[in-house]
Amino acid sequence: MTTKRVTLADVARRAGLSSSAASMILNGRPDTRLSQDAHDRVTRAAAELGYRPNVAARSLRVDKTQTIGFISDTVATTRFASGLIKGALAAAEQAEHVILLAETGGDPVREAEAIAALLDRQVDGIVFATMRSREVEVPTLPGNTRVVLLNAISDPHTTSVLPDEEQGGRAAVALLADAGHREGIVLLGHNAVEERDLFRSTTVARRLAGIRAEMQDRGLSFMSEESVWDWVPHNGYALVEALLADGAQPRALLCLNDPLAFGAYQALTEHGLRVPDDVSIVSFDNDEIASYLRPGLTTIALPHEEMGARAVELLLDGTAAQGEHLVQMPVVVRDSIRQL
Amino acid sequence: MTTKRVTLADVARRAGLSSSAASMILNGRPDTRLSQDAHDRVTRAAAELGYRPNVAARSLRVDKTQTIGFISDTVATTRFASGLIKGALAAAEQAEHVILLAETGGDPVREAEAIAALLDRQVDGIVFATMRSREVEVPTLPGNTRVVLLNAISDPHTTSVLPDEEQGGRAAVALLADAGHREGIVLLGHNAVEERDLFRSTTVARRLAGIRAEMQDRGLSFMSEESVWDWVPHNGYALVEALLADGAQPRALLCLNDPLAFGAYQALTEHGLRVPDDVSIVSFDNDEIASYLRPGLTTIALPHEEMGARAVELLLDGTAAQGEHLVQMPVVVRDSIRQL
DNA sequence: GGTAAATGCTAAATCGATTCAGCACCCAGC
DNA sequence: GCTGGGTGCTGAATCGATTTAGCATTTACC
Repeated sequence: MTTKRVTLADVARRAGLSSSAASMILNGRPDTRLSQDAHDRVTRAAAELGYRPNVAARSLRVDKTQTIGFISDTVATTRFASGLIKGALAAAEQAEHVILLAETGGDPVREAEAIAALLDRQVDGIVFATMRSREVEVPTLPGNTRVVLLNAISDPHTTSVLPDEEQGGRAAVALLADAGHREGIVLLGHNAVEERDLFRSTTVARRLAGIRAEMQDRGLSFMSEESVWDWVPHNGYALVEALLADGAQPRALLCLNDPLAFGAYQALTEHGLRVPDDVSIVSFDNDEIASYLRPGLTTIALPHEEMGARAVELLLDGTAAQGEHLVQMPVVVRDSIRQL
Repeated sequence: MTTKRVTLADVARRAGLSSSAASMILNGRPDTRLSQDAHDRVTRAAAELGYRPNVAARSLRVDKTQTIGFISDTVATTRFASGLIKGALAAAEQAEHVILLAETGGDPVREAEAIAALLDRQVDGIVFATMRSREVEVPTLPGNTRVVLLNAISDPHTTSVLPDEEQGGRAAVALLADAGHREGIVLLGHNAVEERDLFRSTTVARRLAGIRAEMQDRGLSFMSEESVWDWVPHNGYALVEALLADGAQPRALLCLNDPLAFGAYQALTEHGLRVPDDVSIVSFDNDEIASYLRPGLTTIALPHEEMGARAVELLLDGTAAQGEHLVQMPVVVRDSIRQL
């Protein structure tokens, strides 16, 4: 029942050596002059006893815990959040690190508490993630604690990982344009004039910038831009519904995220319009629903897992460059765009 | 830059006392005879220096880390997984504990590695979660490491947290029956005869048991039972499509999960049938899509967050009973059932 | 006034590792 | 025979806390 954990001293005793020797051997110290025989005895003893070092004890000396803190404002609501975590976990596992997870709900008080709780446990570094990328203030951390921002930005001498939204925005437009769409393109989710001074988030701003840049480069312009704050299916439905009720005849919808696109499908279906035969749709995120829809929704994916993994890799790579690290947004082609 | 962490010794020095005294005072030891003055000085010194105990150092002595390991087969794919984690995080935060997260992909090798990695970090206990509840073998853990299974079962003397699937199954049937449905009820996802000997999972078995029990209690029977292994929208669509092509006229669909129901919506819509006017639908899980659908899907929710929280609470509550702890599955009423 | 008990505090051991300085032995060389 | 240098290993300090035993000093009581 109460199996005592095997300690280094146990291993040393069994090998008939001092724990100093055992420690050096098990850590593979290079310049030690311990005999081959000693090596064998210690290694065998460790294996036989199933020795595992006590990380807490070790970290007390060496100030490294092989543990990374992951602080997120949200864990559950979106697949984005869990994707980031999954990616981070994978990269951490690769590097034989483990992840301490904390959720803050975006509350600065809980953020501070989470940071404190993680530092109390001597994490080697902290990944600070936000779901809707925003500017964050990174509190000053003691000692050699490294920080990487994930989907967030701060001042230029922090390291951060972001989706390459501009490239993504351009890619979405390119998909429509390459398919031959030139007229009747509607942007769903944002109207440049109405929302001129509203702050959405860094990512959205860049996504839009990419979209507009590519439109311009190709000499295209939107038939209309429909604004709505909350990008949920209900609003996508309402927007398209209103558009169609007005007698508009859109040929392609550029939706700023998948739930909006979902709503658009619903409204189109009710009006007897078919995707993609009557209206093409392209969107962003690659949510689960994108594959659920009929026909499948072509969308520009948020590369959650790569981002999470990248953040951890940067954290562990002492030599990593500061500043922004952009991760490509892959184009996921399904069947919602018609080739003209 | 390299701000040294404040240690207990620093606090003691500033208070003009020994670190023994400081330790006892900060830990609120009851029977110590230290003066009020000493208390004040230590407390003040700690506050002024911003002292935070080093958890690793403490755990070395007291064998408690205020850290819980959470091992899951999957983190990212479902909202279920992240809900469990979110609930666990919340409960842990309440108790001033922190969560070490590990993902195994269901691979026994990675499971063993994850357990080892967590034990190396002296977690106080481990929550072992699976997404599709199954029977697991809990490896023998050393010492006083407690284990709680989440959405999984094992031998009877372990503690586990599960959704109350039988109650959920009954509730689904009750919703239809209470709305007046007696004829033309179709079960989507499982056929008792065809799949007699197939093992699905503990939860599914219980869900079905609850469904059948309630049907029987109310003197009802299914018009047909449609089997499919993988409960994704595509299959829900295909099943209902085939049903309708056969000329069947279902009045109510009992779908074993939300994605199946989603597929059913799609097939019904294509056949010009309306939910709930022509066909009522009830389902399970309360996925995100349940609220996205038009009309909203009435569904029996998987109580992820409560389950996650419960698991952590049980882990920390030394006196908790062994065996299964069932968490109610809430009925989420939307607009997919017609009152007859 | 002398002893016993209460009071207020500290020294030192301990947890499990890492790491540095250095001890004991052997052999070579003069 | 004595020095010097290599070999192979160990003792002890250390990290930052907790905890036990026990040392001074004061107070209580006869």
